[in-house]
Amino acid sequence: MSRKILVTSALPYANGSIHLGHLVEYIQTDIWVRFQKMQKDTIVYYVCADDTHGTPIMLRAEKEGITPEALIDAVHKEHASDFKDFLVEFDNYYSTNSEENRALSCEIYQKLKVNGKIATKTIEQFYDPVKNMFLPDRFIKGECPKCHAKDQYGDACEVCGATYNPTELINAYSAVSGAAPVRKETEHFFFELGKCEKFLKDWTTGNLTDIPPLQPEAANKMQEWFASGLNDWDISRDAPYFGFEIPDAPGKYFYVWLDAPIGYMASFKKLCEMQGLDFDEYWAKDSKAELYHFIGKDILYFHALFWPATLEYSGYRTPTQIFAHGFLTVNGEKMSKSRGTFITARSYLDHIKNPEYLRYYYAAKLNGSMEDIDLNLEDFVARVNSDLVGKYINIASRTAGFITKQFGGELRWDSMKPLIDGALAQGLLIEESYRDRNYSKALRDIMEIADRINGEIAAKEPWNLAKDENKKAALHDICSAAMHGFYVVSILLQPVLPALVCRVARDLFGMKRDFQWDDLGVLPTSINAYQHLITRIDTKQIEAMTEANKENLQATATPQQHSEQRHAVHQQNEVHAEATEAEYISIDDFTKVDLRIAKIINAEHVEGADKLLKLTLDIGEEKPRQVFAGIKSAYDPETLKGRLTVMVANLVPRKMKFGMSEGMVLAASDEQGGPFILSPDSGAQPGMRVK
RNA sequence: GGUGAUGUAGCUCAGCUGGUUAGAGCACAGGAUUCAUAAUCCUGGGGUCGAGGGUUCAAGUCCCUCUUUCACCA
Repeated sequence: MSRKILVTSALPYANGSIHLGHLVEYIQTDIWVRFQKMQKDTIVYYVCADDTHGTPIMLRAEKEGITPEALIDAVHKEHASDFKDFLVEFDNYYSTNSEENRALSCEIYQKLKVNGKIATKTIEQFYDPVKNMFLPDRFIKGECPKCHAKDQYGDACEVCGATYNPTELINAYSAVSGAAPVRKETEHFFFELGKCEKFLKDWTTGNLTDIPPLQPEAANKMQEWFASGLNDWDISRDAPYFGFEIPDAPGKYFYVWLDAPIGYMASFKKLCEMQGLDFDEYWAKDSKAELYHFIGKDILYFHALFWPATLEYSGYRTPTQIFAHGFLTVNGEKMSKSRGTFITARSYLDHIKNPEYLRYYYAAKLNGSMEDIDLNLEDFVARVNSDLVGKYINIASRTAGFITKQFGGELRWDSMKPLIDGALAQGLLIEESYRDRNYSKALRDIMEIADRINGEIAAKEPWNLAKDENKKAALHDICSAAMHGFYVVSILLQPVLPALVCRVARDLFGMKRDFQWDDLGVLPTSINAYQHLITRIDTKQIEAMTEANKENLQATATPQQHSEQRHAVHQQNEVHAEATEAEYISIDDFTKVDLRIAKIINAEHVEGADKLLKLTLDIGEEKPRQVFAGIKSAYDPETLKGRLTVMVANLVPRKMKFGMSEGMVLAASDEQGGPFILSPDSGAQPGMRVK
């Protein structure tokens, strides 16, 4: 009986282009799927879809003067071609805005309701009286209640890092219309996650299954979430909303995150219709098929809590395993538009052309954990050129010529068994690494084989053997052995480099199909003439690519960008980190900092603190401020009393172990020494503004 | 601030349940070679394994404190 496997990648949001960060996941998944498809008696389907619903899509379509359907249709085409060109081979790439998804979402919701997992609550939300719509947190802006920075989002302040409810914003306004939002009551539906706690604890800890469904780090994370308590999950939104209307609840729509993962099922359902497969065999409660979800670590909460609970209480099977991966950094930092490292899939293809370089590099970095991986562009060039061109392809390039010219393309084997045994043993070792998604280990081991073959060639010196008619047999042997090595390495690399290896299989080894894993147990008997397969990356291509992406920024710098919300695959779409990267700040930024002359009216040691002094500062206010300053190492409290210095007066008060600190005293320091506090020139008075 | 992870040669990374002088690839230096759209082979230099304590006959590997970077939570 064969294994049946269904694999998914997270659904990219239909609001933006695919970039190199997204591709980590799709390439990781695709490699795994291709590896599984090479195994005999294994049936594998890989499905995905665009995640198409929600307020951001609705508003963006409106802004562009098109219907949401037209928008998501255009984005779907773009995404599909990006994936295709990166050799990410879905069995179906669908859309969450499909009839299959509507039907499944409604059905699942109704089952959850029957199972007593849906509650109705009246909540108060901000409402845009001009647009006549409720506003998600991200669409409300205003002044931060803590640090009074202007134009902050409704959920968190990017200046001081505070988080709060939108209701706490000062002078809040709608990012859609600019109108002052009003608070309005509305009825929402909630999925009562708290009622699923026991099941979820059992499930996440692996008590219900043979294989733990989560990676160890992910399981740890679960413990944190359980410890802090499971909140009910708000699954409805009010009209106008682009999504599915909830049955028997006119004007209420499913929150996009409810129907997004159901999109996995819907995409597969569509595939079933197209290929005559049995949907229930994969999704029914008693399914024997395996179900794997590849996701980014940012959406673990949805996939490890909401999703299994949704499935469990609507009568479906739960996932076999969830594979979370880390984020992508470029040159060790978050992707950045100003550095030109926020690179879209298309831009990569335009400049570097060959998607398999990136596939190889990602594979060389991926290890199956949730750690972030770094795309170091210099390393990328060095690694790809050296491994793929210098080691792997070079094997064929340096020996195939002898076989064709001197031996009519025929390979020759004295003893076949050791070669086959060796290949199968390598296969077993590397199989395990692929299975565990430890591609970096797989590639290390594969490249070791390539190194060994190159060493053997050097030792036998075929170019010298070729000069001596009496050594023809030896020449034939070493070149055949090298070609066999190339054959083995090619098979092992096929999941990572499908297009390149496809040409190797067909053009060089004359096969009528791609390799299967079992081909390791077979010896090729002849080859066709070697044709050049791959060229090196030129560093100039990389430079051109980063330059082009920098220019991109200028063109699109101003609007948009901010309407994004946390989403299915939103990983590192957080472009707002940009603000901190700018080399210059505006005068407005500076004036946000309220610096005041302060008179130190008291200074004392703090019991139990090794670095802090407690200062009492007069800045002309009724009550003096209490500030803890980390200057104990350099100052005796007694010498500070009566001195004038400078403090930040509008810093968020922070509760410290020893009490509230209501500001911050400025001091200079580096590795050489310090801290040294500042002193104003004579004449300055407590409370004067420093500007 | 809390929690979890992370910090190993210039770069990218391996180092399993603690055990001989800490490894690989790339880069670098020297040599060899010329079959290969400068590719290959050999040799070598280079690390106080983030810092400081501790446990142990023995710690990169365990414990504590601090610190870097990242994420999540509040």
